[in-house]
Amino acid sequence: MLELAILGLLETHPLHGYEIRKRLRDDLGLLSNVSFGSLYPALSRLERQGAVEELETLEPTESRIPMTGSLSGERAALRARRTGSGRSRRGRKVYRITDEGRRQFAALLDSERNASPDDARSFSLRLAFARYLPPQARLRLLERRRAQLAQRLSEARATAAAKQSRLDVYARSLVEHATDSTEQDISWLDSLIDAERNRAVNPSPSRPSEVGNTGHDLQGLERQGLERQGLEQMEGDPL
Amino acid sequence: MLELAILGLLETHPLHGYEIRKRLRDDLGLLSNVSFGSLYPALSRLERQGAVEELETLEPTESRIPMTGSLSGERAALRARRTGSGRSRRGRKVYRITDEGRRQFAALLDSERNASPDDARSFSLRLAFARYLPPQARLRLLERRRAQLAQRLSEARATAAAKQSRLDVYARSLVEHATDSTEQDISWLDSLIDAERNRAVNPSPSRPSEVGNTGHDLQGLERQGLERQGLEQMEGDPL
DNA sequence: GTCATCATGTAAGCCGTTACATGATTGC
DNA sequence: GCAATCATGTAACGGCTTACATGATGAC
Repeated sequence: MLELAILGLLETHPLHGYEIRKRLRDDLGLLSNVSFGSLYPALSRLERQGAVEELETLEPTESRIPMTGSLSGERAALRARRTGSGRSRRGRKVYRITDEGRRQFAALLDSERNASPDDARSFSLRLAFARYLPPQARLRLLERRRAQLAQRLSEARATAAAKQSRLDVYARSLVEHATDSTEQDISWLDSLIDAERNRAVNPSPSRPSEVGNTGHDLQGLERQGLERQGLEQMEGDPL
Repeated sequence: MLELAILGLLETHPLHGYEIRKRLRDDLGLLSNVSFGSLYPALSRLERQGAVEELETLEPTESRIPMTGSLSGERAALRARRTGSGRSRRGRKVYRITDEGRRQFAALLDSERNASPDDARSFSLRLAFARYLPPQARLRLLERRRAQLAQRLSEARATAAAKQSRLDVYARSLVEHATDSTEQDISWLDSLIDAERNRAVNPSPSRPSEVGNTGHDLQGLERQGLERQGLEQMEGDPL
């Protein structure tokens, strides 16, 4: 779960732990507030497995170090790196995904294999990285989730009568709200499925205004991400 | 969490483990499919703590044993109990909440103390048992949840611009759907809060057609629950 | 006579948390 | 110089899952 999220974020561009947490929280709203107590060990694990590696910042491409939002913080990090020999002082450890990591990511993302507890979180995470799935797998992901919700809904309706008698106002309202939410989730999924089918028939040409477009290409997207990252830094950092 | 759910269900009437799981799944849709590997140990723990006790079925009030839905199963259980000395053969263990258990339940239910990770699940569970809360605490529960969601929403909106540029179609759709859902949750909460305030001003008289009514009284409600349980059994079981 | 369902339990392990410890840098 | 934020890590523990083991009963 966590590893999938980490690898997914690193697909786009190298990041350090603190930043990964931030992206998860602020951008995706997923796994909100993953604790460092699980994040850092996960990164070490991934490094040991050879799925990620520490980025060497000695190369002239220093401008690729991702922004943190705090400009001055950036400057400090760079200074620290320049001063010490490589990375002596306690500084950020920027990780980059490896080919092995990409392999693992693809395997984790493919819900075919690990069809395990395909709960809401798992689905959301996979959807967030759906651009890295081949179109058919993406469609299957959506349809499987739809089927799940639909089944849960019909089961809920089947036992509705029995429940009603046992539940008080509060529990009843809770159950009804849950049902409503599920219905909305389903129609949202329907719209996504629809869009996906249209895309299959009439694939959109790459428009540079849209990040990720239809994206069936890992390498290309990753590079695109890095370039965008570089640009942002140029814009924001007067250094 | 689990203990709160167990105690909450036992407040109404004695149950055995298998049935508790069923109620959680079918009635509330909460903690869906709690595994027995956590349910039974939790029951043992609660028994050791004196929060629940095994119900002796030797007394003439055998009719209070709750239904399982399978009528024949009921009969079998009764037979097993009658045959052996007390409960020799491997049969169901029906638990009843104790006074100590009620104390614990009240403490757990009051989110004032354990304001910990007041996530969606925790809130849903508490709301499901909201009838056991005094009116003010009930209102606070709803308002606190509302405030939480509202804050999350405003934070999401504050960083909306930055996100947009980083997210692709899928992640964007996910985030937007999450926002919509949160908005709906909030307006649902608003309606509950409204109803709650009206109830405070104009308390509804006890109508027997409604389970739990406004319920500020634990003992009374519990007894009501037992009576209802008895009735259901009369209706359904030809024995 | 065997399959599905009901029913209870144990053991191993995963995945995460909280709490703690450390330290750099920035802004006031 | 002090608080806030950035940044990384360790240790202990918690709660729940999976897999396994056992057995009764009813339906076909």
